[in-house]
Amino acid sequence: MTDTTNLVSIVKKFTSKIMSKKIPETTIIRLSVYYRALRQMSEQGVESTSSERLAEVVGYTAAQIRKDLAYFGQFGVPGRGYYVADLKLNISRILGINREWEVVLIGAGRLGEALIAYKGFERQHFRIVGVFDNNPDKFGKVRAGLTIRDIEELPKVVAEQKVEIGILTVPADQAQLVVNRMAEAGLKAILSFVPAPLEVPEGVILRRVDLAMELEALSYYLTLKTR
Amino acid sequence: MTDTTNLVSIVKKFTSKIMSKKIPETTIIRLSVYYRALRQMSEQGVESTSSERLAEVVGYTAAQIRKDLAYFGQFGVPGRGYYVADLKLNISRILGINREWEVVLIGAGRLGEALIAYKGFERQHFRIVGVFDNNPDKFGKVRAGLTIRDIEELPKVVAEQKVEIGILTVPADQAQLVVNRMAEAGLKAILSFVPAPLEVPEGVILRRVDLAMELEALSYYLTLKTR
DNA sequence: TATTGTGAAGGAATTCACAGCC
DNA sequence: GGCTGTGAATTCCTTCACAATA
Repeated sequence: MTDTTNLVSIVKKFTSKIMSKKIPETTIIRLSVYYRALRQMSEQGVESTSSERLAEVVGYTAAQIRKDLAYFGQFGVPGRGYYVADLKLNISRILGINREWEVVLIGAGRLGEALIAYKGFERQHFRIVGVFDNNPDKFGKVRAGLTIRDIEELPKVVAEQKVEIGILTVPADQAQLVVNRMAEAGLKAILSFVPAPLEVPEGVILRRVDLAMELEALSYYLTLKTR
Repeated sequence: MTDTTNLVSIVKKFTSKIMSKKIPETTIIRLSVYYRALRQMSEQGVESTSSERLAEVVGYTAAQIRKDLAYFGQFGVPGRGYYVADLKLNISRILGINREWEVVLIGAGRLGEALIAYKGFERQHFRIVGVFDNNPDKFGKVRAGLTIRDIEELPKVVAEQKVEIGILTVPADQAQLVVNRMAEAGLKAILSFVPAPLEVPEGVILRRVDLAMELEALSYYLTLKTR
């Protein structure tokens, strides 16, 4: 389905699509969902599918799926649907997970340690290559094969290993300071588990996972029902 | 600012507002953010603020903030702004966090244990009152003051303690089964950390926190920049 | 025939801008 | 004078519906 005889024009088309239109963030999240569903199909030996069938699995509408994909190109065959392997590969390219990403983790507290040990780290697209803390008592300790190091060494490791992504699991009161250091060290993207708003310099991407906010949303909907 | 001399009409207005309009989910998430900012202001001794100043702190527009609040009532004073304590209280009522919620956690693996120990559990609005697993080797072990119990006991605990919220941290392959048991046990809301799509029966709310998806979003934006 | 890809329509959320109130 | 609350305008996102096509 991917016409390898004319790769240049496809890449051009692909790139220009991405460049021109503005793509909703929700589309990116859904692509992750499609990717998982496709991987599962692939493992079950399913070779092809349709937007309709995929929609059943993931819980969005078929039109939504086709629209999401249309932002990036044409990956299906009218009248036939999509080849699972092909679409999966294309989505992995769009998401940039057709490679391995090295990741550092800053903050070797409980949550940090849990994440280090968390094998479900999505099948090796992301690999933790360094763990840092500012507590000297922890330096040298080993967790899941990784030695906890002084955060002073962060810039060196980031530069040497060309790391771009950092996971932040420090206490809220130190978080902004650490974010600044992460940015200075050259990290380009931060996934924060800190329950506080943080500012990042231009050019650095920040995403937050906030437990409390998620629970509060549940609390809201539960309260709403009984109001 | 809350006119306690005429509480009934205020409550009526409040309720009817919520009932009539459809409120964006993003508004609820932002309310959580406002709440944190207001709590911080409150701790710093700030007594009043404006949508403009709040906007600077949280990173949304002032109009957005006013619109979000308008879904639920009138909490400010034209020309003066908002009283911090008052607005904070109102938002906590909207979110349903002007009380304590008992929570159970199912899946005493690494992530589960990290969450149990996670003190940042947002200042006691949510308290874990039970930990469950299906591995007999773990039964009776104590984590952060909580004894790990047989998941068979879940219905009993949920009923006795009137628990409505459950946190799910089991492996993906068992997750759907466990979700079903949670729903049967009477839980009304589930916060899942499982990296897989899950189905819940009517009337049960499910929210997902998916590490891999968050990292994939970062990967996408990083890839985009260099494409 | 079956299903994609996509303009056009419809619906939601955000931003604007200002009347009204403190 | 300053700031809220809110209709109107705008922008963004989703769904519809169908021409194009393997």
